[in-house]
Amino acid sequence: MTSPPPTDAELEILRIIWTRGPSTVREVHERISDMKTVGYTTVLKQMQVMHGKGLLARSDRFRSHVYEPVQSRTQTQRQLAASMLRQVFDGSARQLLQSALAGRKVDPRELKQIRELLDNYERKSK
Amino acid sequence: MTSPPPTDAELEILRIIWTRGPSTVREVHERISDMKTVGYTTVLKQMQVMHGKGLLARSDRFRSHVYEPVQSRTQTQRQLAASMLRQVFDGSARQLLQSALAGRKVDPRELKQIRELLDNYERKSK
DNA sequence: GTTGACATACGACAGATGTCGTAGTAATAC
DNA sequence: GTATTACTACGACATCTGTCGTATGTCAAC
Repeated sequence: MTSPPPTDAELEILRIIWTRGPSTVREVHERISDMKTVGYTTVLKQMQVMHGKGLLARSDRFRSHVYEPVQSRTQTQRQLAASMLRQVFDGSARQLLQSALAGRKVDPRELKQIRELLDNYERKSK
Repeated sequence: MTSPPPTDAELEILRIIWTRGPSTVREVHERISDMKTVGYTTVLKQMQVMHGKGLLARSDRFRSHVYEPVQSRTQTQRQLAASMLRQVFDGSARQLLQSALAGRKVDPRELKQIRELLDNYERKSK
């Protein structure tokens, strides 16, 4: 029932739609063009493929198709995090976090947020 | 200078070598065979490709080649965590952890370990 | 109603991935 | 030394990814 994991290029497109909301190919292409040079039809085709895979739904009620994710951003994030947890970190969330924090200066506010997250978990599991 | 990110099949092989230490193709194949059915030459070829990519080093001083990772497990973990953090979680370690913990019963001991990890970070950044 | 501008559909192609068969080479065991 | 076994090398193939060109459709404006 779940969609296949998105590829890297597909993630780039998803990220844009996550922040913009439902978007046309043109809109996505414009955003991507800010980053790198890529043909319009390349993005078009990618989004068509994503539609075929069940990653994107589309409405053709308008002149241009409007695409939006089938799964929520949160669902996709969980799916990818779970997969990486299993494949790379042997199920250890601590190791995953440690690797994510390694080698960058960490914002103290973010640490605080993480603590609050843990508080919630402990309260819930009480 | 860093190796390309390993594919899924390559990660499966890396995981085995991470736990076993330097290994021959046969040894890796045996481990994988516990999980699923796959030809010996498939694993052989995959490890040869990994060697070509710079993911595995090999010593042919013995009858059978012995393979070991070029990058340490920790390096690879950081590389992959950083990439996912950027591509999927917009740089937010909190969201990453939240997604990793979601939908599974969390061992209180693991929570404690994570807290200690945070303690270390706060002490260091004092 | 012809011309542009803008959309989609689709075929093609190079490179990577995962899978395996076959061929050849080296040690081992009679 | 010949047969068996255990390796490696390598070619082949289907599928997927990322990239694009070309064809075709449609709407608006003249």
